[in-house]
Amino acid sequence: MEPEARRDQILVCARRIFGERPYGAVSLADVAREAGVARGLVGHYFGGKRELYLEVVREMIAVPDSVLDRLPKGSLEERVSGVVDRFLTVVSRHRGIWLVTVDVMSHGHDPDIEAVMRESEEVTVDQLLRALDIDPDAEGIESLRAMSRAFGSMARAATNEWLNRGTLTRDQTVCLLERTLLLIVLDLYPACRDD
Amino acid sequence: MEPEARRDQILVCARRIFGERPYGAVSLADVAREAGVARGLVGHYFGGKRELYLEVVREMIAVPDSVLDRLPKGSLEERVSGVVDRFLTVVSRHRGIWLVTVDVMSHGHDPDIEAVMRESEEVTVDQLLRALDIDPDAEGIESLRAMSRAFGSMARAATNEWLNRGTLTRDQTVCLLERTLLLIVLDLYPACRDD
DNA sequence: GCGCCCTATTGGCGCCCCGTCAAGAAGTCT
DNA sequence: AGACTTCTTGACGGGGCGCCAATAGGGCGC
Repeated sequence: MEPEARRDQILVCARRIFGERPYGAVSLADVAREAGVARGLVGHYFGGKRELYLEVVREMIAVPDSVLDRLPKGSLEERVSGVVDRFLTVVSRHRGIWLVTVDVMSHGHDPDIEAVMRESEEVTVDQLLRALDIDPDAEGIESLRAMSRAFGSMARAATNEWLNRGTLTRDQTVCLLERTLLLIVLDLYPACRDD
Repeated sequence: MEPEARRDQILVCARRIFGERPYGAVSLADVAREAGVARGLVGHYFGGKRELYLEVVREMIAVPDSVLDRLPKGSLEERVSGVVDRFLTVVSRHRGIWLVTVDVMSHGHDPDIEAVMRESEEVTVDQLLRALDIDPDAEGIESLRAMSRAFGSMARAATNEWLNRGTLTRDQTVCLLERTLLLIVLDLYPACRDD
């Protein structure tokens, strides 16, 4: 079998298993058995359990570009509404993935995990700013980016409340996210620029 | 040495070590050596590595009641302002602790960890509702609690931006949290009650 | 067609770590 | 003092990970 295909095959199995139980409860033997290969082969392709896990995480937290496709280009309010709606639709379609995303926050001070999360966070913020048509080099943009990251954290938590706990309806989630995002962009961000 | 003191001694060492590096990189031998006892004794007092960790987490995420003490009892705006300010003050004073709190989110689908986090989350929401003088049995309170949990997530992220990354000033953090909390309590919560 | 080489693949070795446990030390009560 | 309880220790067995030498298997030159 071609190396590429084998690598993918192992990765697919690893993603499923890491999604089912916590890191410590997963053994490379499990992944190898599932993929129908020897234990050592996993090490050959990925280097170790840790690296395999990083690869899985990297794949899971990647936000598909489809979140940005064909977004309405009207007023800021319409763009905010569009991006929130699109976000929730995409997430609910891949709900399994985002479950894990939240879990992944873990792993203590692990610098590698943190780096992967940071990187994905930056990409997400970039996408958000582009969707809202905000100049990424404007003055005080760092504050807006920081607030957007905090907003992202809230968006994940709210989505969790909606999809996994059923404590919010979709409409309530939409409303919470839209209003908060508007608050940040229209009120808080301009205030920051005046500092 | 008295059992109580010994237990505390081990717990103190465990807290320090678990705070320095991720769960997987901590061995009971480390903790035992640090505490000057045999490895088996840790198991005797706590049952196992996992239980020891849970105990550490439980202690770390406990929000001191002082967050609620002597809060202003004026208008809703004043109470919101008071609770946000108090929150940030307390957190900045114990910054080491909350660092870990964020990290701890991890550990995949671990049900025990999740239970501990959930419990602490509920306590925090209870404190918040009491501080804002909101009837905990009012209609639609579950939606408010859900939004408060999402807000809590944002509060942690924003505090992280302020204290650990320096991307927000304290004033900006205060502003973000106050306005968002007001939005939830004044606008979104009443809208939920009309469902 | 045959042998060669390079790469994928395997299974075992050594190490570390955890949970358990029986034995020893220390303190207390009668 | 003796016995009982509790604290404490060090060792045993099991399991998982990283490493590595040995094997297989397919493409390439001859």
